Amino acid sequence: MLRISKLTDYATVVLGVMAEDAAVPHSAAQLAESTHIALPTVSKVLKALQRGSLVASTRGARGGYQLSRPAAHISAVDVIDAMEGPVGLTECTTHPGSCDLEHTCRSGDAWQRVNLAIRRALQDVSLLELTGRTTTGEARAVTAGQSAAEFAAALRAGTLRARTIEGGAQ
Amino acid sequence: MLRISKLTDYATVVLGVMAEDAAVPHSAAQLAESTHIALPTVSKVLKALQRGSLVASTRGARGGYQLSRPAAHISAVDVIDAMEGPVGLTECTTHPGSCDLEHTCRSGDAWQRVNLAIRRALQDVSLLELTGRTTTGEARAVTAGQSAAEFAAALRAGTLRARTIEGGAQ
DNA sequence: GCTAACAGGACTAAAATAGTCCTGTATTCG
DNA sequence: CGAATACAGGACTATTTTAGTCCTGTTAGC
Repeated sequence: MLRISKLTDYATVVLGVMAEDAAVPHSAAQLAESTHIALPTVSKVLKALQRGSLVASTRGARGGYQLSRPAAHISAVDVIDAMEGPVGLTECTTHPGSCDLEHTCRSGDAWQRVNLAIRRALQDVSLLELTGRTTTGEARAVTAGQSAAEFAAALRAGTLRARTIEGGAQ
Repeated sequence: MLRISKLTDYATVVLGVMAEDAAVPHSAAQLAESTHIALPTVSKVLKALQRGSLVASTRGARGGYQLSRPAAHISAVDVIDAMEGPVGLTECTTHPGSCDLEHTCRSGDAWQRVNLAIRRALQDVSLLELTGRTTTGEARAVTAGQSAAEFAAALRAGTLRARTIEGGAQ
């Protein structure tokens, strides 16, 4: 259920490498090499990230890409938005009127709420946590106090109980 | 970002109609008519729901489909699991080893946690709320005390603030 | 035994995603 | 200045997923 695209996944990997030393610009070619993702693909990912203002680019020789802000301040939702656009859970959320079942269905409301809940969950996971360079504890300390505290707490409490996510079959 | 499939959306509509009078069996043809979804498609949806044990079927003349339990006890996550299978946010979650970046990436953990958080959000929305036959308040009363209370509270608090989900472009 | 209805799966078509490539522009450095 | 390095943007192709249809078989009622 609810997959993120492969490119989004690549994006987190690429961003992770950039985060390792955020001071210097990384060329697409370098990043391709260290991530083992094909250059054209890395290139595409970086362009999307730049459009989403997650990375800054400098052209010309010795140019490349850099994180536009510290990894701790980039959340999963930022990455997803940059890569996939702010598409909603249902078609109706993005294109009202496009659905000829609108009078029958009326689901919109609840889906919107679910959508919001999901965004919040994603907002509370920073790039730092996503790339696994720090423990959850460290990352938490870094981001502490800057967003949706109670929700985050609930999220994390759930985490500790750590039951498996997948059901099994398929 | 993170769309549910059209068929899943249909499923909620179909289930909604069935919930209206849960006592009698509804044939696929009837459901197709009242939902304005093509019969073969409704049929496909119903088969998936039956495999997921959300509806029970009876064959033969006067047969049809019925909810296998009260609408209040069917959650969004149940519907999604039935329709799309328990696919994870990333490929890695479902098919470990299929990713040749495994040594580089190490994102698995955080994505899993996010995945869990999303499941919980989805678990707290019942079919009743999804189909909009009741107000949120009513639905809440019906489902009260049966699942993840604090998380639900946070979710609902968020709802009331009702900011838009979509960013804008694309 | 005829008819209504589901079961299962094969198949086609359409759309979204992934991946590649080409042409252009900015920047550095010799 | 000119060559080399890099990004920018978009066109294009191929692959995979998703949606949708149809056919053949089975079960139940009249």
